[in-house]
Formats: sequence, structure tokens, C-alpha cells
Amino acid sequence: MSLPPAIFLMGPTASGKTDLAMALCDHLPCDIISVDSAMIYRGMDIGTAKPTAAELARSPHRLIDICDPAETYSAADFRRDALAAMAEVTAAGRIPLLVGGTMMYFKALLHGMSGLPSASPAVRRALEQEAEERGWEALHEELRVSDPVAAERIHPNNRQRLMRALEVLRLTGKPISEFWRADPGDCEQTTEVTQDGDIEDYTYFTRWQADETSLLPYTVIQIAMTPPERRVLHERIRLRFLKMLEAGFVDEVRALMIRDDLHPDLPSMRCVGYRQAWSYLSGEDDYETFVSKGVAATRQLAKRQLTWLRKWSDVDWLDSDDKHIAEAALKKIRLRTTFNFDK
RNA sequence: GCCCGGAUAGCUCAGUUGGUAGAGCAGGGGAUUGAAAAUCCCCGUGUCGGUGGUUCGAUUCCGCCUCCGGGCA
Repeated sequence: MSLPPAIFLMGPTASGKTDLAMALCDHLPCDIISVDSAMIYRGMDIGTAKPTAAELARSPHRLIDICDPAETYSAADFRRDALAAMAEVTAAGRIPLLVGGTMMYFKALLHGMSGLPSASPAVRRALEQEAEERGWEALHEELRVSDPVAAERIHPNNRQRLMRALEVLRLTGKPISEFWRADPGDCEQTTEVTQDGDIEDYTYFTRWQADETSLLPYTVIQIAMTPPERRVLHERIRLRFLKMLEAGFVDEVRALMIRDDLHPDLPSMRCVGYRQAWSYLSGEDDYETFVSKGVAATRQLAKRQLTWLRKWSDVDWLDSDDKHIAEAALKKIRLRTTFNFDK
């Protein structure tokens, strides 16, 4: 009994994922599920390069416009929502096509997430307060005492991850590193990933912890796309940012700023482009600075996405510049599955 | 034409009381378990504008030249 198919289409920003996904839908019985931490927000259309209304009418995307910009959303929320969407698509006899560039979401979906508690604003506030009084170094030291493994892996300057580790510690009384070890996704990659002396123990532990519900019950075909040359990607990024400006990106952000419940520290307003536009509109940067910072931030995002992708296993690569990329993608997909695509 | 500033990393600049130089940004590499388009870590050899001179030694001092600012004619 084989698992139903699912297709992942991954790539850095501005690599052409949306166009390819829509082309694939013309040839395969696919329904698109967006894997994008910015497109989830309503009212953030131009700056996230969200498909247009016309494109969405032709090829509906799930998990787009599911949050208000004042809300927060997490990788765990995504995994839950994506699994539900995939089940719906599969039940209708179609193939889920997961398209996006939020690699943490892809990872959460593929490998599952440990049973960690979700974020607690109260605990985070308390930790911020303590950091204020005792300093961040003291908090890292506290982590070192109760969870040396996590303290080793989380740099003292990385306040966000440090805070999360302490949050889990306070909420559950357990070190966060224990949850990392229980990641069933590491089970099969143990020999590749670990370099220390605990390989045997580590393998045993993860197998023992492996939970049916954490595994992804699909036969996944993974495709990544990017222009082979970085400078080509950089040029695509620059041109697209200029197009966003022409399309009224600044007005889009201005409309969000008018709301009194949004502020620059929200995940939505920290998105690439929005953060820089906010600085420009509040007078901190001139227009030229805003544009160059916005383009640079997009390039940096693409670089981080490629860092994830470079070490990704079981992925087929496509060249964004290939004129026949859709054919190339179809060929790879057919090679990878026995699913009968004929209707 | 004359006078005064500049000219140093892709960009903006610091610096060397003469012993061939370093920050920020950009860029590159990496990490990544409920904020992830987030957050964080690591990476700096470049005719110190050109050319003569002084000197053991010049990017640094002096002369001339080129270019860019500003001022005076």
C-alpha cells in the first residue's frame, strides 16, 4: 500500500516558483498549497509578490490570506493547516502541490515537530523583564545550567532562540534539547548529520521516540529551483522590487501604518520590504536608502533560503532560466512516482 | 588661471607622530523545532589616485600631474 503523492516546489524568492506552479497545474491534477510565512497576511499583497486576483482565480492557492497582519502564526500552525489542506486535496482525488520559500515550514511539515508548548506571551514578557534586570548573559548562563546541550547550540547573542529555550524550560520543566533529540525526522539522517560520539545512542533514542503522527503520510517529490548564477537571481530581485514600487507598494504599507494596532515589531511588519518601507514612511530613511535596503534585504533572504536548500536531501534541481522548465519539472515528477496522472 | 579641501575595500569613511591599514554597510559561508521574509554566528590584500624626490624604509613628508568638491578671479 503506497502513500498518496505530494509535490514540494521550493526555491529562493524571485526564482519563479508561482509561474511554474501554475504551469504544472495545467498539466497535472494539482491543487496549490502556499508555503509562505508572508503571504498568509491579508492586505500584504504587492510586497509579498502574492499571485494576483486573476491568477488566484485561475489557480487557487490555499493558506494565503489566512491571517490578519496583527496576528502571529507559527511553523506548528502551518504544519497543522497544511496537513488538513493536503488531506482535503487528496480526498478529492488530486495532488497537493506545496509551493513556497519558507524553508522552516517545509521542514516542519516533512519532519514533524516535537510536542513543544506553543509560545506564551506572559512567559516571554517575564523573560524580557529579567533580561532587563540581569542581562542576557545571565539568562544564557541559566540555560547552560539546566540545559547545557541547548546552551552550546544557541549563541548568547541569539535572544530569540535563547528566549524560546528558556520558555520551554519554564513551561515544561524539561530542557528543549530533549525535544530536539526526539525529532523523528532525524532518525534516518543520523549517520549523515551527527559527528560526535553519540551516534548509536542517538539513533536508538529517536527510533524509540518516533511517533506515527509526526511522519508525513505522503510520497513526496521534492523540487527546488533557482537561477544557477547568483548575480542573475540578484538582478531578478532588483527588477521585481522596482516593479513592486511601480505597483504601489509604498501605498500598501501606508495603508497598514494607518491602523493603530500595527507596529514594526510584529512578525508581519518585519517582513522583507515592509520593515524598510515602514522606516521610510516614518522618516528614518530617504527614498533612495529605502529602495537599496529593501533590495538588499531581499537578496539576504534569498541567500538564507539557499543555505537551507543546499543541504536539503532528496531534492531535484531545476534551472529558473530554463525556457522549458515546466517540461523538465513534469519529467522529474513522472520519474519519481507511479501515480497515474491520466484522467 | 589662482587659493583651499578631498582622492584608502564594491559603497561611506577612519587611520598610520614614516615600519605597506580597519570600521559600518554591501557581498560570501553557516546555524535554524510554535516570530523563520525572524534571529544569530563566522569571513576584510586593498597598485592607500599617478609619478618623481627625501629616507634604511613612503600610503603617511615634499614637488609635479590627473580627477572631484568649494572659493577667488
